[in-house]
Amino acid sequence: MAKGQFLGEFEQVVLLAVARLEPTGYGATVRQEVEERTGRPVSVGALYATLDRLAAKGYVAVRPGPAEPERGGRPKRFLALKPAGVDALDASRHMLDRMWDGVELRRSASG
Amino acid sequence: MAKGQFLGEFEQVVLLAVARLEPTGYGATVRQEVEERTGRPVSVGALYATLDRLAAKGYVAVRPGPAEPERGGRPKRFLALKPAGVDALDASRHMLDRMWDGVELRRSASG
DNA sequence: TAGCAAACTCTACAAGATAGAGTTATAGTC
DNA sequence: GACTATAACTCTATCTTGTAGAGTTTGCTA
Repeated sequence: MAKGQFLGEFEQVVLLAVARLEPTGYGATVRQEVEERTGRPVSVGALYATLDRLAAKGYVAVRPGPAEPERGGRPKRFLALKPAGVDALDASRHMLDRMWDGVELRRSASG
Repeated sequence: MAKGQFLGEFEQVVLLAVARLEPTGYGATVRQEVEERTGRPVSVGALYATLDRLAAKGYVAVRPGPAEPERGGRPKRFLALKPAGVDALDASRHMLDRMWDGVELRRSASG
Protein backbone atom coordinates (compact mmCIF):
# COMPACT_ATOMS: atom_id res chain seq x y z
CA MET A 1 0.00 0.00 0.00
CA ALA A 2 1.45 3.29 -1.07
CA LYS A 3 -0.72 5.71 0.82
CA GLY A 4 -4.42 5.14 1.13
CA GLN A 5 -4.22 6.47 4.63
CA PHE A 6 -5.36 10.02 4.08
CA LEU A 7 -7.77 12.00 2.00
CA GLY A 8 -6.23 13.90 -0.88
CA GLU A 9 -6.79 17.63 -1.05
CA PHE A 10 -9.59 17.50 -3.58
CA GLU A 11 -11.05 14.35 -2.12
CA GLN A 12 -11.56 16.19 1.12
CA VAL A 13 -13.32 19.08 -0.56
CA VAL A 14 -15.59 16.79 -2.55
CA LEU A 15 -16.40 14.64 0.45
CA LEU A 16 -17.44 17.74 2.36
CA ALA A 17 -19.74 18.79 -0.43
CA VAL A 18 -21.30 15.33 -0.36
CA ALA A 19 -21.77 15.63 3.39
CA ARG A 20 -23.44 18.97 3.02
CA LEU A 21 -25.77 17.89 0.23
CA GLU A 22 -26.72 14.39 1.30
CA PRO A 23 -28.97 12.56 0.92
CA THR A 24 -30.14 14.23 -2.27
CA GLY A 25 -26.86 15.49 -3.65
CA TYR A 26 -25.54 13.97 -6.87
CA GLY A 27 -22.64 14.59 -9.24
CA ALA A 28 -23.87 17.79 -10.81
CA THR A 29 -24.95 19.46 -7.57
CA VAL A 30 -21.79 18.45 -5.77
CA ARG A 31 -19.80 19.99 -8.55
CA GLN A 32 -21.80 23.18 -8.38
CA GLU A 33 -21.49 23.32 -4.62
CA VAL A 34 -17.72 23.07 -4.74
CA GLU A 35 -17.46 25.70 -7.42
CA GLU A 36 -19.68 28.11 -5.56
CA ARG A 37 -18.12 27.69 -2.16
CA THR A 38 -14.52 27.74 -3.27
CA GLY A 39 -14.60 29.78 -6.45
CA ARG A 40 -12.56 27.00 -7.96
CA PRO A 41 -13.49 25.64 -11.39
CA VAL A 42 -14.18 21.92 -11.29
CA SER A 43 -14.12 19.89 -14.47
CA VAL A 44 -16.61 17.09 -14.84
CA GLY A 45 -13.87 14.54 -15.21
CA ALA A 46 -12.09 15.63 -12.07
CA LEU A 47 -15.27 15.42 -10.08
CA TYR A 48 -16.42 11.99 -11.13
CA ALA A 49 -12.95 10.47 -10.97
CA THR A 50 -12.71 11.65 -7.40
CA LEU A 51 -16.19 10.46 -6.55
CA ASP A 52 -15.30 7.03 -7.93
CA ARG A 53 -12.21 6.84 -5.79
CA LEU A 54 -14.16 7.89 -2.75
CA ALA A 55 -16.76 5.21 -3.46
CA ALA A 56 -14.08 2.58 -4.03
CA LYS A 57 -12.60 3.40 -0.65
CA GLY A 58 -15.97 2.96 0.99
CA TYR A 59 -16.36 6.62 1.92
CA VAL A 60 -19.45 7.43 -0.09
CA ALA A 61 -22.54 5.42 -0.94
CA VAL A 62 -24.15 5.70 -4.35
CA ARG A 63 -27.88 5.16 -4.76
CA PRO A 64 -29.39 5.28 -8.26
CA GLY A 65 -32.34 7.62 -8.36
CA PRO A 66 -35.52 7.24 -10.44
CA ALA A 67 -36.13 9.10 -13.66
CA GLU A 68 -37.53 12.53 -13.01
CA PRO A 69 -40.29 14.39 -14.85
CA GLU A 70 -38.27 17.47 -15.71
CA ARG A 71 -37.13 17.52 -19.27
CA GLY A 72 -35.11 14.51 -20.15
CA GLY A 73 -31.79 13.76 -18.63
CA ARG A 74 -30.17 10.65 -17.35
CA PRO A 75 -31.20 9.40 -13.90
CA LYS A 76 -29.21 10.87 -11.06
CA ARG A 77 -26.95 8.91 -8.79
CA PHE A 78 -27.56 10.13 -5.27
CA LEU A 79 -24.61 10.34 -2.93
CA ALA A 80 -24.25 9.92 0.80
CA LEU A 81 -21.46 9.75 3.31
CA LYS A 82 -20.70 6.36 4.79
CA PRO A 83 -19.41 5.94 8.33
CA ALA A 84 -15.87 5.43 7.07
CA GLY A 85 -16.21 8.70 5.19
CA VAL A 86 -17.19 10.48 8.36
CA ASP A 87 -14.14 9.02 10.07
CA ALA A 88 -11.85 10.03 7.23
CA LEU A 89 -13.08 13.62 7.30
CA ASP A 90 -12.70 13.69 11.02
CA ALA A 91 -9.16 12.36 10.87
CA SER A 92 -8.13 14.81 8.17
CA ARG A 93 -9.51 17.69 10.09
CA HIS A 94 -7.84 16.73 13.33
CA MET A 95 -4.53 16.25 11.63
CA LEU A 96 -4.70 19.71 10.12
CA ASP A 97 -5.87 21.19 13.38
CA ARG A 98 -2.88 19.79 15.15
CA MET A 99 -0.58 21.16 12.50
CA TRP A 100 -2.18 24.60 12.60
CA ASP A 101 -2.36 24.79 16.35
CA GLY A 102 -0.44 27.82 17.49
CA VAL A 103 0.91 28.73 14.07
CA GLU A 104 0.84 32.47 13.41
CA LEU A 105 1.27 33.56 9.82
CA ARG A 106 2.93 36.90 9.21
CA ARG A 107 1.04 38.57 6.41
CA SER A 108 3.11 39.02 3.27
CA ALA A 109 2.60 42.75 2.93
CA SER A 110 1.13 45.25 5.38
CA GLY A 111 0.42 43.64 8.69
CA MET B 1 -1.55 24.43 -16.51
CA ALA B 2 -2.93 21.30 -14.97
CA LYS B 3 -3.40 22.31 -11.39
CA GLY B 4 -0.72 24.18 -9.54
CA GLN B 5 -3.43 26.22 -7.92
CA PHE B 6 -3.67 24.50 -4.58
CA LEU B 7 -1.50 22.83 -2.01
CA GLY B 8 -1.63 19.06 -1.96
CA GLU B 9 -2.56 17.34 1.26
CA PHE B 10 0.97 16.48 2.30
CA GLU B 11 2.37 19.74 0.97
CA GLN B 12 0.10 21.57 3.33
CA VAL B 13 1.20 19.54 6.32
CA VAL B 14 4.87 19.97 5.50
CA LEU B 15 4.51 23.67 4.87
CA LEU B 16 2.87 24.07 8.25
CA ALA B 17 5.74 22.28 9.94
CA VAL B 18 8.16 24.61 8.17
CA ALA B 19 6.14 27.58 9.39
CA ARG B 20 6.23 26.32 12.93
CA LEU B 21 9.93 25.57 12.94
CA GLU B 22 11.33 28.48 10.98
CA PRO B 23 13.87 29.94 10.81
CA THR B 24 15.94 27.09 12.21
CA GLY B 25 13.96 24.12 11.00
CA TYR B 26 15.52 21.83 8.42
CA GLY B 27 14.66 18.55 6.72
CA ALA B 28 15.18 16.25 9.64
CA THR B 29 13.38 18.39 12.21
CA VAL B 30 10.48 19.06 9.86
CA ARG B 31 10.13 15.36 9.36
CA GLN B 32 10.18 14.72 13.07
CA GLU B 33 7.68 17.47 13.71
CA VAL B 34 5.20 16.04 11.24
CA GLU B 35 5.59 12.56 12.64
CA GLU B 36 5.09 13.70 16.20
CA ARG B 37 2.13 15.95 15.57
CA THR B 38 0.24 13.68 13.27
CA GLY B 39 1.38 10.22 14.30
CA ARG B 40 1.95 9.61 10.63
CA PRO B 41 5.17 7.96 9.48
CA VAL B 42 7.06 10.11 6.99
CA SER B 43 9.72 8.58 4.79
CA VAL B 44 12.80 10.63 4.03
CA GLY B 45 12.11 10.52 0.34
CA ALA B 46 8.55 11.74 0.73
CA LEU B 47 9.69 14.63 2.84
CA TYR B 48 12.48 15.94 0.65
CA ALA B 49 10.56 15.45 -2.57
CA THR B 50 7.76 17.54 -1.16
CA LEU B 51 10.15 20.14 0.16
CA ASP B 52 11.74 20.41 -3.28
CA ARG B 53 8.38 20.97 -4.91
CA LEU B 54 7.49 23.57 -2.36
CA ALA B 55 10.77 25.35 -3.00
CA ALA B 56 10.28 25.17 -6.76
CA LYS B 57 6.90 26.82 -6.38
CA GLY B 58 8.46 29.62 -4.40
CA TYR B 59 6.74 28.72 -1.16
CA VAL B 60 9.78 27.95 0.94
CA ALA B 61 13.26 29.47 1.07
CA VAL B 62 16.27 27.28 1.58
CA ARG B 63 19.36 28.67 3.32
CA PRO B 64 22.44 26.45 3.62
CA GLY B 65 23.67 26.36 7.19
CA PRO B 66 27.29 26.13 8.35
CA ALA B 67 28.88 22.91 9.52
CA GLU B 68 28.15 22.31 13.15
CA PRO B 69 30.48 20.95 15.82
CA GLU B 70 28.32 18.09 16.92
CA ARG B 71 29.53 14.79 15.65
CA GLY B 72 29.85 14.78 11.95
CA GLY B 73 26.91 15.09 9.66
CA ARG B 74 26.28 17.02 6.55
CA PRO B 75 25.45 20.73 6.81
CA LYS B 76 21.79 21.47 7.36
CA ARG B 77 19.61 23.34 4.93
CA PHE B 78 17.48 25.73 6.92
CA LEU B 79 13.95 26.33 5.77
CA ALA B 80 11.65 29.30 5.93
CA LEU B 81 8.27 30.27 4.60
CA LYS B 82 8.18 32.78 1.77
CA PRO B 83 5.32 35.23 1.34
CA ALA B 84 3.80 33.12 -1.40
CA GLY B 85 3.87 30.20 1.00
CA VAL B 86 1.97 32.20 3.57
CA ASP B 87 -0.61 33.05 0.96
CA ALA B 88 -0.93 29.45 -0.15
CA LEU B 89 -1.50 28.24 3.40
CA ASP B 90 -4.01 30.96 3.95
CA ALA B 91 -5.89 30.12 0.78
CA SER B 92 -5.99 26.42 1.57
CA ARG B 93 -7.27 27.07 5.02
CA HIS B 94 -9.99 29.42 3.90
CA MET B 95 -11.14 27.05 1.24
CA LEU B 96 -11.48 24.25 3.77
CA ASP B 97 -13.16 26.55 6.26
CA ARG B 98 -15.78 27.45 3.73
CA MET B 99 -16.37 23.82 2.94
CA TRP B 100 -16.64 22.86 6.59
CA ASP B 101 -18.81 25.77 7.56
CA GLY B 102 -22.04 24.44 9.00
CA VAL B 103 -21.30 20.80 8.28
CA GLU B 104 -22.33 18.49 11.09
CA LEU B 105 -20.94 14.99 11.01
CA ARG B 106 -23.06 12.24 12.52
CA ARG B 107 -20.74 9.95 14.40
CA SER B 108 -20.55 6.47 12.89
CA ALA B 109 -21.47 4.57 16.04
CA SER B 110 -22.74 5.87 19.34
CA GLY B 111 -23.38 9.57 19.27
C1' DT C 1 42.86 7.26 6.80
C1' DA C 2 39.17 4.48 8.77
C1' DG C 3 35.00 4.61 10.84
C1' DC C 4 30.87 6.74 12.26
C1' DA C 5 26.94 9.69 12.20
C1' DA C 6 23.72 13.16 10.45
C1' DA C 7 21.48 14.98 6.65
C1' DC C 8 20.38 14.95 2.29
C1' DT C 9 20.07 12.97 -2.97
C1' DC C 10 18.31 9.80 -6.41
C1' DT C 11 15.48 6.68 -8.83
C1' DA C 12 11.34 4.46 -9.59
C1' DC C 13 6.68 3.97 -9.18
C1' DA C 14 1.80 4.41 -7.14
C1' DA C 15 -2.02 7.36 -6.32
C1' DG C 16 -4.50 11.61 -6.98
C1' DA C 17 -5.96 15.63 -9.97
C1' DT C 18 -7.40 17.49 -14.33
C1' DA C 19 -9.54 18.20 -18.89
C1' DG C 20 -12.94 17.72 -22.19
C1' DA C 21 -14.97 15.08 -25.84
C1' DG C 22 -18.18 11.52 -26.06
C1' DT C 23 -22.02 8.44 -24.49
C1' DT C 24 -26.40 7.28 -22.38
C1' DA C 25 -30.88 7.63 -20.49
C1' DT C 26 -34.87 10.02 -20.40
C1' DA C 27 -38.75 13.42 -21.95
C1' DG C 28 -41.07 16.16 -25.33
C1' DT C 29 -42.70 16.75 -30.16
C1' DC C 30 -44.95 15.48 -34.41
C1' DG D 1 -42.20 5.48 -33.30
C1' DA D 2 -38.42 8.49 -34.97
C1' DC D 3 -36.28 12.61 -33.90
C1' DT D 4 -34.52 16.14 -30.98
C1' DA D 5 -33.29 18.41 -26.73
C1' DT D 6 -31.20 17.75 -22.17
C1' DA D 7 -29.12 16.44 -18.03
C1' DA D 8 -25.94 13.50 -16.13
C1' DC D 9 -22.52 10.63 -16.35
C1' DT D 10 -18.34 7.70 -18.76
C1' DC D 11 -13.79 7.32 -20.83
C1' DT D 12 -9.14 8.08 -22.09
C1' DA D 13 -5.04 10.37 -21.63
C1' DT D 14 -1.77 13.02 -19.13
C1' DC D 15 0.30 15.75 -15.46
C1' DT D 16 1.12 16.46 -10.48
C1' DT D 17 1.63 14.62 -5.78
C1' DG D 18 2.79 11.13 -2.61
C1' DT D 19 5.76 7.29 -1.21
C1' DA D 20 9.75 4.33 -0.24
C1' DG D 21 14.29 3.31 0.80
C1' DA D 22 18.96 2.52 -0.68
C1' DG D 23 22.80 5.25 -1.41
C1' DT D 24 25.84 9.45 -1.21
C1' DT D 25 27.97 13.33 0.95
C1' DT D 26 29.99 16.02 4.62
C1' DG D 27 32.55 16.41 8.44
C1' DC D 28 33.78 14.75 13.30
C1' DT D 29 36.56 11.40 16.07
C1' DA D 30 40.07 8.16 16.73
